[in-house]
Amino acid sequence: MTFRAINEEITQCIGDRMWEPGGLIPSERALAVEFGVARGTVNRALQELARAGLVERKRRTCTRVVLHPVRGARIAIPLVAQEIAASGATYRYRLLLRAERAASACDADRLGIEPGATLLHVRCLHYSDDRRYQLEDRLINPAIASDTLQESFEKEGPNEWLVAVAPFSRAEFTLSCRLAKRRGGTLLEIDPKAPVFIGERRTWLLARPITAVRMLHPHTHRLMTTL
Amino acid sequence: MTFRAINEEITQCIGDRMWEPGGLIPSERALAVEFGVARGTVNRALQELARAGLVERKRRTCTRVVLHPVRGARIAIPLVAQEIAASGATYRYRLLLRAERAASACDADRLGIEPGATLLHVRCLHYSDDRRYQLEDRLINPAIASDTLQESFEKEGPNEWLVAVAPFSRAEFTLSCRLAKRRGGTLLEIDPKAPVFIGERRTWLLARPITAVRMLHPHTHRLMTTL
DNA sequence: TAGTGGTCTAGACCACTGA
DNA sequence: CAGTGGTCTAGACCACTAA
Repeated sequence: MTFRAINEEITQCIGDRMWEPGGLIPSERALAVEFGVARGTVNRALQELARAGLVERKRRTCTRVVLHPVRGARIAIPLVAQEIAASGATYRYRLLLRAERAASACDADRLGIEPGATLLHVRCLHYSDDRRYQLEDRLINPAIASDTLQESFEKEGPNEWLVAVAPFSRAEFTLSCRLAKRRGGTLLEIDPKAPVFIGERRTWLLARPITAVRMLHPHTHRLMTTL
Repeated sequence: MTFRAINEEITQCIGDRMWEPGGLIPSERALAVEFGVARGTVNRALQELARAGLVERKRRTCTRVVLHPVRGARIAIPLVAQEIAASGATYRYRLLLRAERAASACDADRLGIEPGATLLHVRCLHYSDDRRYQLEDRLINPAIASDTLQESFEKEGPNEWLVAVAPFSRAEFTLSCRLAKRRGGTLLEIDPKAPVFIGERRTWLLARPITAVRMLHPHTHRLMTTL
C-alpha cells in the first residue's frame, strides 16, 4: 500500500461525502490501522493533500476537509528559453536594442529608480522554431553588478545572465492584454488590430530594484498550469 | 537536526558554489552520515529542494544542482466575489442562462465527458460597483452531486455552490486573450474590436471532471501577484 | 554488481490542545 | 491527561542505472 494509494482512497472518501466539507477526518493513527499501513505513510499522504488544498491540518489538533477549497490557484510563469525547449521546439534569440541611458520619468516609474540615473535598456526577440514567440523589453538597474555595462547580450538573453548574477527576494507580476497597434506589436509582426498578451515582471533584491521586463506575445499565446 | 536545518545547509552549499550548478550532490546516504542524521531526513530535505527547483533528482541515479534555476513565479487567480470584495467595491451577480442539455462534441471536449451525456450550462455576469467585471460561462458535470440539477443559481454564482459541494484534486488553468467580437464580448458590452482577457479553469476529482469555466474580462483587467 | 533514489515500517519523542 | 500532528530513527526492500 503506497502513500499514493492512500492519497486516492482519502480523496475518494472526500469526494463521496463520506467525510463532509468542514468536517473532521479520522486521526492518522486510526487511518493507519484502517488501511493497514504505518502512520508515516498516512502522514505523507495527508501532507500532500494539505498542500493540494483538499484538507486543512491543524497541528496537535485535527485534520478536516477544507470548506472553501480554492482561495486562488496559482499559475506558473516559466522562463522563455526553458518553455520553448520543453515544448520540443528550437529556441532562437535576437537582440534588437541595447542602450545605456538616463532614466526618463516613465522609466524611473517602471523600474523604481531615480529619474536621470543610468539604466540599461534591452529589447530582444525570442523565436520558437523561427516563429516570433515573445518580444522582451527590459530595463536593468546597472547597480546590481559591477559588470552590467560590459554585457553585450548579443548571444544570450538578459534572463540567462540575470539568473546567474542577480538573485532576487521579491517579485511582482502582471498579466494583461491590449491591441497590438503600438511599436511592440509591429515588432512581433502581427496585425495591429489583433490583441497581444502581456506579462510584466519586476524584481527586487531587498529594497533595490533589479529589473523590469515587459513580455509581449501574440494573442494565440496560452499560459497554462496544472496543479 | 531537523530536515529544515538540513535543507538550509544544503541551500547554503549551493549558494556558496561548494557544489557547482549542474554538478553532482553527494548521495543521500553520504549526506546522512555527514550531518549525522537518518537518511529519511536527508531524503525529505532533498525532496523539498527538488520541489523548490534548486535541485534535480534522477531516480536511481543521482541528484544534481539545477543549472538554470527556474525562477518561474506563480500568479494567484482569486475567486471573483472575493476579489471584488477585497478591492472595496460592491459585488453584484446576475444569472443569464441556465440550461440542462446533452453534451455536444465541443462541450464533451471542453468538460471531458461523453458526448450526449447530460450537463449543466450556466452563464452569468459578475459586477463590480455596477460595472461589468466578468462574464462567466460554465459547464458542470451533474454527476458530481445528487442535487446538481435542483440548483437554480438565481441568487448565487456556481462558484460559491461548487466550493461547498465539490472538492477537487486536480485543476488546470489557461490564460489568453482574443478580440471581443463574439458573443461573450457583446455580453460584456465592450467594443467588438477591443480585446478580452480570458481565464479558463478545469477541475477534476481524481479522474472525474467536475467543471469547466471560461471567464472573460475587459482588456483593462489586470492579474497581479507579488511574491 | 555496486550504488542510487523512492518508499514503507515500527517505534519513538515532542509540544501542544482541549476536555 | 489523553490524543494529535510533526518529526526523527534505523533498518529494510525495490527497481533500476551505470560501470
